[in-house]
Amino acid sequence: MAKPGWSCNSVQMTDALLRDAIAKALKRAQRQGELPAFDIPEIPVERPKQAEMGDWATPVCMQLARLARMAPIKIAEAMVKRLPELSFISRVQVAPPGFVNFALDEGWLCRQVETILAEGERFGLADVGQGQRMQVEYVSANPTGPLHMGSARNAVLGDALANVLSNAGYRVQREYYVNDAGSRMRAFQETLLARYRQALGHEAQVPEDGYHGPYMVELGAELAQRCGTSLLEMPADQALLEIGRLGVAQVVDGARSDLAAMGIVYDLWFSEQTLYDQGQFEAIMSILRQGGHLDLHDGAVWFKATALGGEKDEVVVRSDGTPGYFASDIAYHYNKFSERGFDRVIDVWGADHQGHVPRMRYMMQALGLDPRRLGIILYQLVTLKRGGEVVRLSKRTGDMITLREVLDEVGADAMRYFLLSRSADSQMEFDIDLAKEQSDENPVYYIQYAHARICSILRHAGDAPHKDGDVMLLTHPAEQGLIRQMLRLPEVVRLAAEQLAPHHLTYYAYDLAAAFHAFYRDCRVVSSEAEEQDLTLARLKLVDAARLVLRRTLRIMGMSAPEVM
RNA sequence: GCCCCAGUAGCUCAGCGGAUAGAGCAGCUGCCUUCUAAGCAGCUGGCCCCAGGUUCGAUUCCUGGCUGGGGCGCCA
Repeated sequence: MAKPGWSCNSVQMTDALLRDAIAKALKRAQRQGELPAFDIPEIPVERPKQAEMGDWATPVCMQLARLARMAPIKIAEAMVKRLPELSFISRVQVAPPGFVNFALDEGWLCRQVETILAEGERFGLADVGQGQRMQVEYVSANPTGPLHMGSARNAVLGDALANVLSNAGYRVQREYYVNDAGSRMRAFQETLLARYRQALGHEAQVPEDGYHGPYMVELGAELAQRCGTSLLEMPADQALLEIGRLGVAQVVDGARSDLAAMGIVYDLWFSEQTLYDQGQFEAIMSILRQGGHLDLHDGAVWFKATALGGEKDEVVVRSDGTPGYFASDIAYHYNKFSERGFDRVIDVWGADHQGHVPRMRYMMQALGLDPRRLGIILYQLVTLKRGGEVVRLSKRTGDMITLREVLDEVGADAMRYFLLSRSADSQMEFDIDLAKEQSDENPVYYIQYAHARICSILRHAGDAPHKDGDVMLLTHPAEQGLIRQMLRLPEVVRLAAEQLAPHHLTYYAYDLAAAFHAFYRDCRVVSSEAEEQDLTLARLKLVDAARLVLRRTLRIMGMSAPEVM
């Protein structure tokens, strides 16, 4: 049984109840000999394209035609005759070539306004996760400089997904993996030490594979100011570690504040270095060694992925004795699953990491973990444009656009909506100039404007006692259309959670706003006519519920719900 | 060469094997004396990349092409 906090409301169960009813009706028809014997399949229920067709439809009779050796229409008629009474359905129709269409009952729809208000902030919860513990790890950019725009899509996807999952019945932890170990870190330390020395007037050379952007010059100067010459007096190795520690702390603080400006706050910032400091890397190596998954040749330690079906083996420890990126990730994921006990883990990576996916799956297998517990969202890279020209993104040459820079220009809400509104599988173009210029025409304002309009109506109505409103008066097509859209939220949350695809929310939010704007056009809410006072109260109640649903939707996307625009 | 993702309206993109394929932007036409015109209504715009296959039914699934992006490091 689901926990009370995640219990299904009546709203989202209509399709499930419908499936049951259809299966029951088919069985009855079989028992009474009107349909031949066959196994009842999973009943598909979908939303018809045309509004006149109703709210739900099933094409199941077409699928059954072959099994039953009957015309789909005949099957449909036999099924419909035996359909149990359903309180939320008022009309059932058979349509060629064999669809059965269902329309929701008007009165039932009206009553859902009460249901939504009663559920309050819990409206929209779906029960996919059943309380499972899930971790979402996202962004996790190397702490070698400010976050650039390449990480923005990662941030938006990961954060919205975490929101979706926690609304879908998972207990979610948000985590940022700080890559403060490894060869890139070494290059960072060397670059920073050189810039620090230069700031103090000493000769120093930034290494070839170091970070050549102006950011490191600033950071070096800042640390020179803060630490004086103290680091010059240390042995080189010690100075590198020390300046690296200070530099990473600074960079991580920057990332934390940039992400916070987008409304993203993590539960944990996990340091890669701790995997080595606390012996977890050693432990995992011995587990793999005992499992016979390691091999030693060419001076390096290899993970035998080919033994598990992989195309090639993978280096874990390089011939110079230093562990690679994969080594850390093995220890890190072992830590996630076995030590911290997450039921499922989602990693959000750019498509340039796709080669890393298969070896992570083999690693799970080697550790005796079900690979399905690790979900990897690979998103296609964003092409950044400015003034119609493609902007190159490279942290090492320093030719880059920071996340903060774009965030300050377009705002957190527009940034989130833009980057969220496409499926992770699709490449997308982000034209900075366009995002700025178009900001007034941006769909994000269309959606937020609906919320602001609602708030304006409620302000205008003052303290009218709309708690007493009679929802059964909400029979206008625009009212019913708005209620229908409001009821979709739990369904959309469930879909987004199952597919790990938060972009569905952006389309839903737009549809919901459109339904409200249409209602606003057709239905005057606050009336001064005495005989319309009851309708006014009923509509205020509807509007109040619409505000709740719109606010919930915006919040799940990580966007604000302004009361005034 | 092999692997991953995409190809749908002028542009950017939705579309859970089903009915007459959608939205935003761009273009054109109307609508503000009462709750916000950042809104509403309408028009224009499509060999769903191509060729086969599976299916009662394919934009959706499979195979093979073509085009674009990404990967195939003892980088991450």
